[in-house]
Amino acid sequence: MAVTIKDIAKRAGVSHSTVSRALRVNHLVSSETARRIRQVAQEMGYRPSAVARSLKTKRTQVLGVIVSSISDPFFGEILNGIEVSAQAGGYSLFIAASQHDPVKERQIVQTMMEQRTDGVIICSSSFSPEHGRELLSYGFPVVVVNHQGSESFNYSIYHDDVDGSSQITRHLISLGHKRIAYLGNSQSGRTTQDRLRGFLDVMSDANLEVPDSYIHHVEGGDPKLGQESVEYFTRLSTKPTAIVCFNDTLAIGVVKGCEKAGLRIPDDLSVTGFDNITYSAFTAPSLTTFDQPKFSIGQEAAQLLLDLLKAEDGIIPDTPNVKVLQGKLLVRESTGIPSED
Amino acid sequence: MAVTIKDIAKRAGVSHSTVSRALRVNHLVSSETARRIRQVAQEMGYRPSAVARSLKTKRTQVLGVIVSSISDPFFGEILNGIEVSAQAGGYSLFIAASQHDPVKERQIVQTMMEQRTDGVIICSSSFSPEHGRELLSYGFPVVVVNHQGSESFNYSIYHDDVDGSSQITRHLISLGHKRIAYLGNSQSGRTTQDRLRGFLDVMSDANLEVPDSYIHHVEGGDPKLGQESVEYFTRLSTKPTAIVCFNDTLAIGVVKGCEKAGLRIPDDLSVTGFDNITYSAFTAPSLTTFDQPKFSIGQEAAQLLLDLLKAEDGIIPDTPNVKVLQGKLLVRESTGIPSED
DNA sequence: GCAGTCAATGCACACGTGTGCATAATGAGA
DNA sequence: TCTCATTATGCACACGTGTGCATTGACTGC
Repeated sequence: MAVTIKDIAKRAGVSHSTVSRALRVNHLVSSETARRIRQVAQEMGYRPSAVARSLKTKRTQVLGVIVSSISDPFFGEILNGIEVSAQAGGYSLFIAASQHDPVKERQIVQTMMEQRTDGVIICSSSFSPEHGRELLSYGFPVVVVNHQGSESFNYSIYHDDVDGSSQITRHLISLGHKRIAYLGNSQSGRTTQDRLRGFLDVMSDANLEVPDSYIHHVEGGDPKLGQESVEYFTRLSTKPTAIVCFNDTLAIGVVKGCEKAGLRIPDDLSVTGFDNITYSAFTAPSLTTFDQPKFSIGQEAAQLLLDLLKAEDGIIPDTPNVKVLQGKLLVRESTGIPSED
Repeated sequence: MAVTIKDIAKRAGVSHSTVSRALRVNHLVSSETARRIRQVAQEMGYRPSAVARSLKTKRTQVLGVIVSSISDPFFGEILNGIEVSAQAGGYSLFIAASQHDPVKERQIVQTMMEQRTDGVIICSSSFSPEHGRELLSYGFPVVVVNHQGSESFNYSIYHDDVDGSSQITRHLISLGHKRIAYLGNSQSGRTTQDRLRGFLDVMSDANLEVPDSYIHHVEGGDPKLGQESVEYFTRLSTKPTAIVCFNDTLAIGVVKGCEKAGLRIPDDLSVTGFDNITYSAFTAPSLTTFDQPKFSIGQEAAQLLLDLLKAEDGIIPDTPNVKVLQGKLLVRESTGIPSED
């Protein structure tokens, strides 16, 4: 049985109110008794009950985080950033993975509401607008990462996927590539669409054609799927000289697939990733990718949410609703001048 | 302001007790009123307050999970397993990363205690025994993954590091290797020690010597550190023909380091990983490693904790305190017959 | 028709903490 | 010495939910 302030009160010969005050706001209690109470609390191994406190104060000091998958290194690093900011602000994290499953999503949203989380960060690349609205209508401050449905949410941290994808595409074009394909992840909703758009816009601006067969989507982000997709691309009648991959994990698979198929990178095929996860530097050859400031994205998202919580009316005067964090192109070894043919 | 059972009671013309019962145990209230109450609750968008419920029932339905690093893919997959089991059992997760930092560790332990988590899973490869005792003495059911200090904890999920490391070493010896080095991560406490021991035992049994200089530790698990360590090994006067790495992330770095140094794997040097994280199959060459059932480890850990919570006296009669999950050797391309010299 | 049984519901208190208000104690000023 | 301001402390209620006990009403068996 855990020690309560009443136990301390009895032992110290005061009322529980005095104990409560002594342990929180010391200016309302004499310094002598405060000292004694603190000592008794220490001796008895007292730990305040966050549960009881939350009930009274209507603040749980907990942030809910919804993520597609915990084991995805991209989200892992964002989570790191979120954790650091949250911990610094005295908040703990409730983390749940939706696994792209609407049923789980529903469960998670429900849990967050029941647990009376102070706010929610949505990091899931696919998240149903319906559930988002549910969170909002329940009065949760919500910060969205990944630009997912930023129209309906007030605050979001936005890494410019369109721009990043454009930069990558321009890089390939500047190397001389004309036949460039796109490998997407159909489960990543808005994000894959944005990256596709950045790619298509630049191609169109450069008057380069992208046949339908050059846009290929797989269902998930596992490297294995990237590896398998190489077969698809090599079977095309006119083969692309470069593949823009939705993200690094797919690209890592593509690199392996090429190795198996005897395709040399970048001589026979250029490959690009996206996100700059740790492992993108350790393929052979290392991946040209777009470096997203993942840790900062997480930090900023949590910080924004904390600011939002401080501003009791839910509006921060001098902060833009959408914060854009710039990434930057990282040219490594997987891209090069296309071979003549 | 959230809807409470009192609001529902007023609207439905009954007492709040009846509402409470109707929404939980329906056999104590007439089916007609129960139906009506449920409907009113639905209309008003009622969400029970887990906070208030926890205060009364002294159960939070929350498990605390302490992990070294969220972004480490090894822990990521374990977390996945934990999440699935926990969610199936109706529990939510409080996740915190210790980052091998004793100060953070202390904060986390404190938070878990204050939040009145129903139980704790420790997945951190380094976790101070002092903080562990603190959790136990506060009355937390604790399940330990990673065999970290299993002496002091009652229940643990144990992946046999000594055995795994032995198998890997025997594999190398069977290929003809005699000069084998070990690359450890000094931050991983017990785990790196166990894997080192498995290695040394087998070497000793085979009458193979391991000079001190063949045992090298780096501070962390980042692939970069593995890559840099190649320089160390190549500077040795008599070079090893194989390196047993503490885990895959270090091995991935070693593979890259060898590529940069012009060392061919496995012709010039054999390299082994440990854990079989996703990316271990995508290096060039792919890594020979020891496959840990990470997902199952997480699942079993959470399940064990749930069982522990059901058994109110904290003892499960027919369950062994330590559950061993067997992994298995995975021979891929990074190991081969040593070249003559 | 009456005692006894049982289902349905309300009352009141509890969980641990925080806080407005009242009260007691102390000191200062006239 | 009396009044008033100030400080220290206790009392009592609140937060939202769960539950033992009492009460009420209806129904069963004789």
